[in-house]
Amino acid sequence: MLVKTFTSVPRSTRRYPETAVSRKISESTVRRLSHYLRALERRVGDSTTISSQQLAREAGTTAAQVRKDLSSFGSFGKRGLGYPTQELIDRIRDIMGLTRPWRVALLGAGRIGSALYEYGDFRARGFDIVAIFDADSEKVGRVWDGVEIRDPAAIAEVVERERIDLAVIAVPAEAAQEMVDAVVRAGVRGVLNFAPRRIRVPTDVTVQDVNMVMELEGLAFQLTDADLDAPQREATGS
Amino acid sequence: MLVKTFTSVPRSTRRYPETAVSRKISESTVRRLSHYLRALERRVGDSTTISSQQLAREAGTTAAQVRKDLSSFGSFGKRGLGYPTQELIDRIRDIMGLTRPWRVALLGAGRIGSALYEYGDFRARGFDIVAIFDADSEKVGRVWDGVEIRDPAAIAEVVERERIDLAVIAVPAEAAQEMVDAVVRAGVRGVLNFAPRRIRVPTDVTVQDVNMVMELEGLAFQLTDADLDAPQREATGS
DNA sequence: AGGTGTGAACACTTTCACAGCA
DNA sequence: TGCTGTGAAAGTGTTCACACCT
Repeated sequence: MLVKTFTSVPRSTRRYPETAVSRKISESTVRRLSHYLRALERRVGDSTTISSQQLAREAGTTAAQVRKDLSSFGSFGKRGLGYPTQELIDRIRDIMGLTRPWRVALLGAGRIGSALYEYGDFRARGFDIVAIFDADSEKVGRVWDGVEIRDPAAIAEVVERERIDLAVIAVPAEAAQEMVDAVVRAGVRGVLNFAPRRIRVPTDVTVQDVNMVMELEGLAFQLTDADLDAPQREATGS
Repeated sequence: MLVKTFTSVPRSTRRYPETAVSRKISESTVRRLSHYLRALERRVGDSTTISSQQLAREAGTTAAQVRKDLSSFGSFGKRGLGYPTQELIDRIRDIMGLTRPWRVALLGAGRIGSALYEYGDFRARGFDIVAIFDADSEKVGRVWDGVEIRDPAAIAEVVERERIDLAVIAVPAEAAQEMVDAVVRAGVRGVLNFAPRRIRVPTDVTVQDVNMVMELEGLAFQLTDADLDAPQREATGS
């Protein structure tokens, strides 16, 4: 059992009272775990172990950081050798809850929605879009690759029947809050929000925002008045 | 003139030697500035001033945070009243470099690329996609809304001619590094990367990653073993 | 009152450096 | 020797609390 603590802006916090392994995994660690996982998967087979040094290079961080991150959920690296690759993969998948597929509902079958739906990587990584909703009656009833687009009025029923875990919000900003309210009422506790609006949810629901304009603005800021020097840097965000 | 300091993972850092107002603006502050800007724009006209309290509520943070953020670039709020709305908008736009349009090249005219291109919000917010590249010879030569899809071989020439500031990478992971190398060689110093790969760039180039699978994995992590309690929370990420 | 600006306290996160195991 | 695991130090970001203006 693990403690999951997210910090910064308005982020989540959890406490696990009395449990065997009680530790903290910060949000930044979780993001890095995703990177580690992808780096490890790319090199599985190449070698049976991997050192913090190598993993750091492939994931874009430092060796000390890798060790700290991995030690936060109990250590099993072998001194002098490194970490057993496959075991590490399994362990990370386990920690992150990626050992079972997640059932996802897509809200909004417009440009972003359809791009997301066609973007095969979700499925490949265990996130199955098994329901689609759109308020446009022109679209309702169409079938995308076996999944019928439904009217948002059916959210309660479909979310329950399809045992939806997560919702992806790809509707216009004005409709986002309303759609989130509906899926949350229906029991969804994780939301990936593409609408450029902060969304309010009860404390037991997690919202993850993806805001592409904000990322571009971050770049604009960086490049503005960017004179002279510029020390270490490699990749930002993600 | 402002100091721009980005921390955490591998992030950028800048120093401005001798300037009038020499301060630091952290990455988290910049992200919040984007939120403030949107919140302010939504309510311009409603009222000539806005308090840190109100702005915090609309942007999803705390009043103290808002005051700290705004004070980091010189203060001009009026005690007892709040901040002058329009002036604050102008000031933030100025700080972030949003007073002029940014010229963007899109690399990859596939699913994600086309969704991004059609996604009007970029243009509306001052990011104009004025060049498109794709390695698929089937696509090269087609014209999207006035912009011709070019072969990546033309990157050097087009980036210079079109005075491209930023590149959006929407190609498959394997091709990402190569495309980034090409635009960086051509002079681009800001990259928004949608490919699920860490990209290496020289220290004077900024990369911002958008990785949707990673966001979903963050949700999966949050929801796994999410028992019992769950204190304050509202929105995550972004 | 109402609300800003800000040092000081607090809370994290990252980096260092080194003991200790294979 | 090589590399992990981890306290301790350094560095950042957030929250508090209050002086001070209008």
